[in-house]
Amino acid sequence: MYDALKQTFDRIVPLSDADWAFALPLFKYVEYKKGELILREGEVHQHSIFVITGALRIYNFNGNKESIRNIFLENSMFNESGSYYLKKPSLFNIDAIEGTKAFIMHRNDAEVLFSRSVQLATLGRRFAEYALATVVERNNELTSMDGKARYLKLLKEKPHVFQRVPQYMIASYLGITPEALSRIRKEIAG
Amino acid sequence: MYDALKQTFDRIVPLSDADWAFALPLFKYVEYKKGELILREGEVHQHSIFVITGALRIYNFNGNKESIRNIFLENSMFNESGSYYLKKPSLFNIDAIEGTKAFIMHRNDAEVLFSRSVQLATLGRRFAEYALATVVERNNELTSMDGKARYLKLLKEKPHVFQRVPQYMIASYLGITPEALSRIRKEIAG
DNA sequence: AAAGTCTATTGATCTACATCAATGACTTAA
DNA sequence: TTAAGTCATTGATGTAGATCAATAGACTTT
Repeated sequence: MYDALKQTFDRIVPLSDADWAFALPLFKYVEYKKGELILREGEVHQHSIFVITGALRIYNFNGNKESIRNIFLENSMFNESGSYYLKKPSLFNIDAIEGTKAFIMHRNDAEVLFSRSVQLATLGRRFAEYALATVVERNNELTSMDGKARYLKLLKEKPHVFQRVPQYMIASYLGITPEALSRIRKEIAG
Repeated sequence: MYDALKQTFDRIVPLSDADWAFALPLFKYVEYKKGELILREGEVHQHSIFVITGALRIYNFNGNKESIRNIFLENSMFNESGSYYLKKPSLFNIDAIEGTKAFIMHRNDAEVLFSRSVQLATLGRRFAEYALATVVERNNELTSMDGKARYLKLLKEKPHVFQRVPQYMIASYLGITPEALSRIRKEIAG
């Protein structure tokens, strides 16, 4: 049950058996139904989420339109950083695109965990560093590439997403409307 | 000489005298002339930079136009995250908007430092977490607010930047052209 | 003070993409 | 089998902001 979690973590920082024995009980196994709301805008996000199987998304509303900031499939770990780390009200909602199995860890437990050893502290640091690098890159894409280029990049780098997620959500993730994405696809196809 | 650095760090995680004694020699004092290039696109960024006084910017080119991603004034610590943490070629340039005094620390020294104690590891983690939260918020601004709203937010939250940085750089930071910013200002002024 | 270089402003035009509206294909419910 | 949703597509139109071009003030350099 913990295999995927262990593999993902060990790829970042190998942990001792003692550290693992300490860490595992701090995770709570949860299941989310398709469409289930996990975090509501305005709440403080208290848990990091590790997706075992399924798909979650984080999004907010521009006016009455959903704007999807990110999509997380299996073996990814995330939280609403601004809220989770700074204890501020969340700017985003999180819900389940598919039925999802996950481990979650409360922020307080994570702090205890990351204070236990240098290895564990480094694990926590690596997570934040990796997430930071990822967000900066995505930021750069959104500001320096047009819709078509962003679509092609996603198609190249994460083609599997297209099998799992409806097109209007992909459009939203790309920062364009479903109509615009449809036209981009038409243009490329022929 | 180390006062500003110590104060900034202690605000995040208080360190023991022993940890400070270990940390301080790892910083190197440097000065940058106005306009001096500190990191060139394509290089791997090897140092975190703590700005003592002055102003640095990180930017890249869209076509032949500079696009400023961030501006760092005194008492801020940063690096080109994607390059520094993942050892990839930098997508950005860094240079000095003003004559600048700074401490820099090589990535390898930072790794040694953050492996020395749980306190120091936590300091490293907090830096990444804080930077992450900041980048996500900025990302949200750039995608959910229009130019005028972004201008007003900057004016409200960092008015001092307007005393230090020319308007065309602020426009670039806001993700719009100098012409567009000029029109926004005219509209607001009445 | 003259000359050259930046910077901000203003006007005219252009464009990627949004918005609004209609249609057809698929899916689910009764 | 029909009815009611979803979802992707296509067309017509609107708009924030880009681009191009010109001007004028402010700073340097000599």
